[in-house]
Amino acid sequence: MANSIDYKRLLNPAQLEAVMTVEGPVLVIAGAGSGKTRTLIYRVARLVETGVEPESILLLTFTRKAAQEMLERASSLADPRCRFVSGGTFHSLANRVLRIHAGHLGFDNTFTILDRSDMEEVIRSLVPQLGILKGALRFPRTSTLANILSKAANLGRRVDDLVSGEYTQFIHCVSELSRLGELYRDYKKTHQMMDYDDLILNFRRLLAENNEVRQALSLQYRYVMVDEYQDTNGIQADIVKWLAHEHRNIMVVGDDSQSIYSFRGANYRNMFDFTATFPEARIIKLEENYRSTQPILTMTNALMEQASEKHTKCLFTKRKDGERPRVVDTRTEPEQAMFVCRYIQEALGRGRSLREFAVLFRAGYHSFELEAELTRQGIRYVKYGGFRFLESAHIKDFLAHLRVAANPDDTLSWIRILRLVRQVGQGRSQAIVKWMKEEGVGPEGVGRWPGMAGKEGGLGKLSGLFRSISSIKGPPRKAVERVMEYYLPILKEKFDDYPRRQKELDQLLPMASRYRSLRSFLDDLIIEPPTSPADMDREQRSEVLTLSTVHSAKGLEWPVVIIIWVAEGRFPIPSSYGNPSDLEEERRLMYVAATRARDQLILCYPGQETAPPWHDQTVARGRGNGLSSFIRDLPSEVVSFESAGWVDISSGRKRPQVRRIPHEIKIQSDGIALSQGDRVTHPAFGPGVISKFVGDDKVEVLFMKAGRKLLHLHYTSLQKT
DNA sequence: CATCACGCTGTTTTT
DNA sequence: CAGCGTGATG
Repeated sequence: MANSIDYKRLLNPAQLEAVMTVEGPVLVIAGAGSGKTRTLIYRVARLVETGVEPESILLLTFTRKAAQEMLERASSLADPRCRFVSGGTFHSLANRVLRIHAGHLGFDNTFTILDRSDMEEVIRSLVPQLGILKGALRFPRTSTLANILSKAANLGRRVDDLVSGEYTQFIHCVSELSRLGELYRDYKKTHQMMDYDDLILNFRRLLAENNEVRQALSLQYRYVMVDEYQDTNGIQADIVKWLAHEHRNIMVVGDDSQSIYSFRGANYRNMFDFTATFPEARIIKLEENYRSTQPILTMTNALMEQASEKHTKCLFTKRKDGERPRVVDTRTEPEQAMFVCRYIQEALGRGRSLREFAVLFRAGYHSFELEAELTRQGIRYVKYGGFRFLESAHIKDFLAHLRVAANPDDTLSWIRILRLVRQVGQGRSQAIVKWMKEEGVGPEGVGRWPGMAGKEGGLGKLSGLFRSISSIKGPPRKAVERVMEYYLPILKEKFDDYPRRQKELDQLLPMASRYRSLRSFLDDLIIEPPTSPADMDREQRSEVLTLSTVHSAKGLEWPVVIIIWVAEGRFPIPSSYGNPSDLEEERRLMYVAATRARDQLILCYPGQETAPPWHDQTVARGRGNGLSSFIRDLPSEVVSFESAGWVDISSGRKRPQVRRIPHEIKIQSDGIALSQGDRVTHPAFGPGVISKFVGDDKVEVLFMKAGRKLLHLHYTSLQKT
């Protein structure tokens, strides 16, 4: 077995150096496509080969999937023992450690983890205590509040400090925001709760304050590797420092030009601070790119040339030939969608396969228009990013039952499941929770609540559910089945599009089967979300186009990448939306997107899409078409500029005028009446049924084929069938 | 009290 | 598009 791997043949000199340097601190600056993953894989293999126990190697990555895939590849390429290497995210490691040692910090080991929506729920419940006057200046919405508190935590800054520096639009309510921060902190403490940020913060505290724990961990993990280091924040950098404190066997790998997570406190300067913490660190640069053609790299290099803060490297490749990236003005958004579809169809006609394409964009909703067109043309796609599987209402409802079973003190989940019972809403759910706490009634006893005595028993059924669950010990599978039986009727009542949601819930069952306890199942669901239905689709069905946010496309690559941009004009943009460091990050985002492409890169934007009247025009011109402003500044040797919106490239014919985005449509009555229950057809989404009316001119339609509900469709876009 | 329809408003990205 | 508040109705 020994020395069966010919590293010299498999790796270039820089990669080889990274792989062979197994002792001491190492900083690897790895440009996009420079074989970073490959290097990590072979380094794991090398460590195992030299006799290091796989269990004493720790690989920290950005997602669980990334770690799994790397270790999987290491096992099959090199040594099967690589499968036993410990891998995961900072959050999962923190959770594992805190579940054992939380006592040192004054927590129970049974603490509850709050995911993002739980966090928002707590905040929502606390805001009334701030006593904000109605009609006062606008107060941030809940999700913004969560963003602010979370960012303050991640940066280790005070809320007031952060708000006066970066959220100047809310400067008028600084004191309320600070107060909210305190209330939130206290609430979590009394209810034994930790949010994502607390996991990290408490982990750091544990390492810093408790020598025993730190030494035990250092002993357990003798070799530590951290991927995507440019996306770690200061707290995580401290954790890395502590983990390596005893043995200093630490390798961090990252690319300062790909730092796109500053919204959660990430700072690419961590990469350079690493050498301050570990002065003896060896620095290795991977600059040869094995992914893209030279014209693509020439563009990305030129893009980064514009950056105000210079980055560390310049990529090159041996793949000299290839097309210049194309920058295409598609004029309007609908035409952009058509352009993308036509481009793909033509390539398919030339023998390309759908899975060779990805369409990338800034935010989840940017692809709506394109999704409609893809559906209309029957092009299959899966979408990454944007919505989260676990955050959809039905999954949250379902899991809330399990969470109560695991921890009857989980008030948030209690309120959620109580409100699903008929005749129980905000008032009664609060009352029931209060009553249970005061009377010391357990979950099985909810049905005895006197407030609804005499009525036939929704609460009684809930009691029954918990009675049947409480007798179950061990694996969560049975409990999941019981909850399914209980929840299914509620699901059908609550959601018109229940078949789709039921299908998603059904996927929880096989997942649950893999766990030994309900607690670990729930923890994993929150901290390391399982592959979403979209991921599964992607893996199972090969012939499918990928749509993805740039953030979710990290680390992936495709032969052809199409980047689309839409006018941001649908939303008013506050004055804060344009600070220089945001712009710098937008450029890096563009860089990440562009470097996903192997052979071809197409950037399109709707050049004539203008902002609606209420929109700040200056912002709109500079940023309205988003990343395109960086691209427009590139020299034409580097990119080819084209216009492709209104001329049909294949035939040269003029296209008919295309409808613009909804706020500009003139409504014309066509004399056909639509009513609830009518069968209709939409050009993009196919046949459906009108489920209700929303306003004078819009209806909510349930589309059978697409298996999803679309709200607020303009009735003129529907045809009665 | 619960539920529903309506109108207003709005940065985004994720562990 | 969705979350939130509001006011009417059951």
